[in-house]
Amino acid sequence: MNAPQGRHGPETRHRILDAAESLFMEHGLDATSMRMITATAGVNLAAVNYHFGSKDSLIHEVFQRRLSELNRQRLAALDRVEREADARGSKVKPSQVLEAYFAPALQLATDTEHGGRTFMQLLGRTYTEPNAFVRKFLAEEYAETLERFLAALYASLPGVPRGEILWRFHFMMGATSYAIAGTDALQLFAGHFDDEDPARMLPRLMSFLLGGLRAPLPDFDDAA
Amino acid sequence: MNAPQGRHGPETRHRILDAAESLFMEHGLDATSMRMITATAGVNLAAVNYHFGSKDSLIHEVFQRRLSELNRQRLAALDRVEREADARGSKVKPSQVLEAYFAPALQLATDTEHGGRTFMQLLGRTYTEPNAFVRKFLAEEYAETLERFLAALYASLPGVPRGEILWRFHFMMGATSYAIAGTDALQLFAGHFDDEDPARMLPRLMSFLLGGLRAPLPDFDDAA
DNA sequence: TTAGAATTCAAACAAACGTTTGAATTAGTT
DNA sequence: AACTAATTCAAACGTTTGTTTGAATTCTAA
Repeated sequence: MNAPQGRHGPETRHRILDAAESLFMEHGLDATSMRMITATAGVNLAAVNYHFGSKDSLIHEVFQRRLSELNRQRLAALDRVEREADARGSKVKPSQVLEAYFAPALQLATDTEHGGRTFMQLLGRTYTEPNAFVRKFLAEEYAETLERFLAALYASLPGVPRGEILWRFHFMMGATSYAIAGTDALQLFAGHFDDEDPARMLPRLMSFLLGGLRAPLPDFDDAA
Repeated sequence: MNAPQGRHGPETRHRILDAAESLFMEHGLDATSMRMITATAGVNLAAVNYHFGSKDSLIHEVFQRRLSELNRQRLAALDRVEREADARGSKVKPSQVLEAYFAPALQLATDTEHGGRTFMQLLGRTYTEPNAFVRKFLAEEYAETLERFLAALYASLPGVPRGEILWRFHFMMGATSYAIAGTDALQLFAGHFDDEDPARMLPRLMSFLLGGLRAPLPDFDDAA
């Protein structure tokens, strides 16, 4: 509805989106000004407001363009393993649910050619973004995906309290976020990491996540 | 060196630090203005620059006042378990190292009376802060603590490749960060969580972390 | 070739930002 | 009571922010 059908329009739009994505990753949402974006994209300052309406709308589109595709892949992967399980008359395993959710994210994070890695680092930081506007559309964007994966996870772990599964899924998202942010996240680990082969990240992370998910349930030993 | 020995000074300083901490948590570092801070603290706009010099210095002190105490507790806890192990001629267990590191953080996060919870939520978000100035002093503040805990973790897991331990510790920090951010982090899980008893968080998280740490090493199966 | 819509552009807008100033006020010391 | 240093205060500083304006330009279609 906002997309102009003009001539040079689409090109300018893409240049702005790419520049914004990269700058948002490097400096954060607030600290990235319209002038930084338009200068990097090589377009006029007014171009953002002309093509997107406002800075908030630009932020929205930067996230939506990648997120809708990512969650589409996640749901497709979940569909696939559920169909396979149905076909052989068995149930989906927890590890399959986790892989359907986290593997597409990890794979996108290894794509340095088309900005996938840049976006995933930005996304990892945005989970804790205080900006109310950003939180709102992120929640909307994730609603369906999260609903489906939680249901699948519950079904794959009968007998385990849903509250515990929910918390562990939350923990897993945190671990994955840090995995993607990687060494760059903070110079805390500067000088410690050396193996940076991104292909090794998926098995490395999946081992950890599965170990955490399958850990013995905590003993709260409250005297209630 | 910057602390004034005036009369009403200390009171004003505390009021500013508390207001800043709370607002930084709610709106983020950049989106919190000096005018918001001084209005909340009930002091004059110029008071921040008078007492702290600049907004950056104020940010620095907000973090340092809590972090130095937190890391002091962590190192004290590590000293304790290492002394106990020495006394009985055995080695420190991985679970003891983890508890020495994560328990003080979780405990601080349950303190809603004196702003501990507020600060820990702020800290969780700040691990991925792009602001170069913040990243720098956070790395400095953590350097010694991280060095000691990594060494202890390596010693407690002989035979396990250090690179794998390092990554898993990184993952654990991510999980803990999300655990502390909790339900508030994003409305993603809105309506799902119900058990919010903070006392249950430590055993819940420790089970998960230990399960992840002790998971089988990943099989990279690369055909190199 | 001309009409017309889409896009770009330089310039300016008001608002908010962190910081500085210099005078007024406060409180402890002599 | 007089002096001195610390602190508070209202006001203003120059910059930067996101956004808007209206004219210039570009390209398509008739």
